[in-house]
Amino acid sequence: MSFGGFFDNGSGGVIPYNSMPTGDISQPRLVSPPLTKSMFSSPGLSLALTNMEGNGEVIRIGENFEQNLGGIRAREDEYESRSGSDNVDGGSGDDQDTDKPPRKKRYHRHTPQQIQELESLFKEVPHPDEKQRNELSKRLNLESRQVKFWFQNRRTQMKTQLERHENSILRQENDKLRAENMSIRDAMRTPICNNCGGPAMLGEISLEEQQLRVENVRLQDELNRVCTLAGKFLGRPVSSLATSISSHMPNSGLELAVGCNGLTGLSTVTTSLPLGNDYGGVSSPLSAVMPPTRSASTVERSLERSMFLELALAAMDELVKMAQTDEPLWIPSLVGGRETSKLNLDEYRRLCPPCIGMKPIGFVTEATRETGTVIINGLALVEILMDANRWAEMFPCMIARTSTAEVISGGVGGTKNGALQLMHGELQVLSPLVPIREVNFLRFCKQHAEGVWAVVDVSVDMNRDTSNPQTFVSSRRLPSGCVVQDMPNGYSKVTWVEHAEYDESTVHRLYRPLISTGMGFGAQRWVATLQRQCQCLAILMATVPNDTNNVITTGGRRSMLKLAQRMTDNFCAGVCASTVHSWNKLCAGNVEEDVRVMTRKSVDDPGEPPGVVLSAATSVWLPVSPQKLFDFLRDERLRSEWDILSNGGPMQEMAHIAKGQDHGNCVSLLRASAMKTSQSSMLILQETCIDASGSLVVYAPVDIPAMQVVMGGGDSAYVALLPSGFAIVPDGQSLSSGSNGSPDSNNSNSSSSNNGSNNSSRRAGGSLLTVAFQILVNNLPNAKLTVESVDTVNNLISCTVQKIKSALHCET
DNA sequence: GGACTAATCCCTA
DNA sequence: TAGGGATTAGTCC
Repeated sequence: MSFGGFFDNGSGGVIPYNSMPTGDISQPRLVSPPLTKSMFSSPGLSLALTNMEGNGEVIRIGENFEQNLGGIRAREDEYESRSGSDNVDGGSGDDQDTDKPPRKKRYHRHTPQQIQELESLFKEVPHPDEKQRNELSKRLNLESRQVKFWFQNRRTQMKTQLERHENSILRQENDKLRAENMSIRDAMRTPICNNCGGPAMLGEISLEEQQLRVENVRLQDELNRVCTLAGKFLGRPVSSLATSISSHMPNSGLELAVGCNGLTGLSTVTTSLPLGNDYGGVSSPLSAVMPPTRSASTVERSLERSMFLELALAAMDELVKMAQTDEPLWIPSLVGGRETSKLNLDEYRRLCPPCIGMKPIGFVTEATRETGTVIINGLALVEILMDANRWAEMFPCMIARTSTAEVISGGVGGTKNGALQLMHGELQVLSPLVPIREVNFLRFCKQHAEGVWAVVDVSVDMNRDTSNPQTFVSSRRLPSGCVVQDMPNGYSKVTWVEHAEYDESTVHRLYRPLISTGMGFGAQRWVATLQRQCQCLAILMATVPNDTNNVITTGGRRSMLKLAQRMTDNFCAGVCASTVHSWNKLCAGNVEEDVRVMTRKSVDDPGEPPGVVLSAATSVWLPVSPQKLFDFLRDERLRSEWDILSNGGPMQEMAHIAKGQDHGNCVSLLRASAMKTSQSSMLILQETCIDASGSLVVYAPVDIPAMQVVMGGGDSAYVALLPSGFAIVPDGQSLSSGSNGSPDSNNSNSSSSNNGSNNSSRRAGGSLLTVAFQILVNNLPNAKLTVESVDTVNNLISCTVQKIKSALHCET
C-alpha cells in the first residue's frame, strides 16, 4: 500500500520513495501516465506504483527492471511528443551516457500562445467543464489532461496568491498588536499613581490598572489568535509572547478547520479558532476573506474572492499609474479655453495590461483626469467613498442609486486600508436623453503612504441579479477612482481618473459631445461636485447661522436643508427614471417627441402627496451660456417670466441658506408677491447649485404650516412635496474639438422637436437645458391616467420652454 | 536558493 | 471518478 510520497517497504515500515534501496527509483518520476501493468510481467520486488487512473494497483517488478524502464521512458517520450509543446529541451548531460537509453527531459513549458489562450479562458471560466477543456485541448494541440492540470495549477496559484496577501495583512496586524502589547506591559512594569504622579505602591491596584490588565489579557489572546493564523499561512509557527491558545478563548460561531500535513491520511487535526468580528470589539480584517470551512461552495467563493482581489490589485496599480503619469500617457490639450489632458490610447495599452478584457464592439472610450484641492482630509473622504449611502449623499446629482452587494474585506486595523467591496451603482446625467449607467463594480481602498490614499473602482461583468437577466449592459468602468493626498492646511489634493467604455448609440446626439468630453460622467464632474459638496459641508459645520434674515434656528436650518436634499434627490430620480421609484414610461401618441412622460403611484409615503404622479422631462439646446441661463432661472424677481406659480408677478425671498461661497449655491424659501387668497398657504422651496460641471435649479411648492414646523427644527419627513426644476450643462460643442457626435445632425425624426437642435444659428458656448416637472394628476393612487393629464403636463413643459426662450431672446 | 510551472500521487466528496 | 491538496522536478533569475 502507499501513502502520499511514501512507500510501504513490505515489512510494515514506511520509507520515502526517494530513499528506496533500489537505486534508480530515485530518478525523476518514471511513473508516467501511460504506465500499465503489462510492462511488469516478472515476479520479484513488490513495489507500489499507482497508474494515472489512480487504481493504486500493486505491480510486480522483475529483474529486468532497467529494461522495463526503457519501455517506460519510450512511452514517456511518446507522451511528451503528444503534448503539443515543441519547446522541449534537447536533453541533459545524462543523455550523453551511452549506457543508458537517450532520455528527454520531462520538463517543458507551454508556448506563450497556449498560455495566453488558457489564461483568457481562465478569466472567463476558472472552472471549465470537460467539454470546454476538450475543445481547448484540440485547439491548442494539448492533451486534455494537460489542460486539466493547467487549470488545476492555475487555481492553486490563485489561492496561494490570496493567502500570501492575507498573510501580509495578518503580519501587519500582528506587528501592531505586538507593539500595543509591549507598551501595555511596559506601562504595567512601571505603574504610576494617577493622583500624585509618583510610582504606585505595590498592592494598590487602581481601576485603570485593572482595566489595563483585562485589556492585556484580551490583547494576548488576540495576539495568539493572529499568530496561529499567521502560522497557518506561513506554514511554520509564528512565535508569540504567550503560549496558550485556547484557554481564554470565548466560543465563536466560526471555526477554521486546519488539516495537519505530513502523514496525510493517517491523521487530521482540527483546531477551532475564533474568527468572530464580535470578539472583544477587535475585528479581524480577514474574517470576511477566509473561508470558514472547506466545502466545495466555500472554495468556489474563495476562488471568486481571490479573483476579485487580483482584479482589485491590478486596478489599483493601473489607477496609480494613470494618476501619477503625465506625458506621454496623458497629452495636454486645451478644451473650451481650459487646460485638460487626453489619454494616449497607444501608450495606455503599452503601460497597462488589460484587466477586464477587450472593449465590446461598438463601445467608445471615455477617459478623463482632473486634479483639484478639496476641503476635506483623505481619511474622511475615504470613509465616505467606502460607505455606499454616504457616497450617494456626496454626489446626489450623479448617483441615482447605489448599494454594497458584498464586503469582501473590511480593511485593516480599523481603517479602510485594504477594504474591498462589491458594489452596484446607477450613474446619471440629468437628462431623459442620456440613459443611466448601471454598473457592478469592485471598490478597493488602499493607503499608499502616510496621508496618501487611493480608492479604485473596476467593473465586474458578472451579473449576480439573476432576477433580471434582461439587464442590458451599455457601459463598463475600467479602473477609475481617486488618489487623495493630505495637504497641511486641512485640504487634500484629489486626482480623479474616470475611465469608461460605453455604447454611444444609447446617448442622444445632443448630448454626445458633452459625454465624450467627460463633462457628463467624467473626472471633471466628480471633482467639481466633490469640491462644491465639501465646501457646503464646511460652511454648514460653521457655528454661525448664515441665513440672511436670521429667521431660522440652527435646527430649522438643518431640517430645511434635509428637506431640500430630499427634494433634489426626487427631482433627479424623476428626470433619469432611476429605479429609486418604479416609473412607468408612457408611449402615448399625444406625447411630444423628446418629452419623456412617466407615471407612478404614490402611496404610504408621507413625503409625497398620495395619488398618481406624472413626471415629464425634456432637454433642449439654447444658444445662451450656462451661467446666464442659471442666473436667469434662479432669480426670483424674473420668475414671472416663466413660472405659472408666480401669478404673473415677481417672487420674494423669505429665507436664504448659503451652501457655498458662490451665491448660486443655496437653499431658499420664496413667496409670490402677487399671491391670490386661494394660494396664500403656499410657498416655494428652492435649491440651486452650480459648479464647473453644471448647475441645477430645483423647486417645489410647500405648505406654509408645514414649512413653519420645519423652520422651527421639526421633522421634515412629513412635508409632502413634488419637485420640478432645471438642470443646465454646457452643450459640449465648445468643449470638444473633434467630437464625433454633433447636435446639428440630430435624429431625423425629431425635426419638429423643441430641442432646438435644428437651430442654424447655434454658436459655441450654448447650453443644454433639462426641464422636468412632477405633478399630482389624481389624488387616488389607483385612478387611471387620462389623456387630458398628459396633455396638461405636455403643454406645461412646452410653454415653459417657450417662455424661457422668449425671455432670453433665443427663439428660432 | 527561491519562484514559477508542469506534472504526479493520493485522498475525498 | 473528478477535483483538490501535497509534492516533485526542471528551469530561470
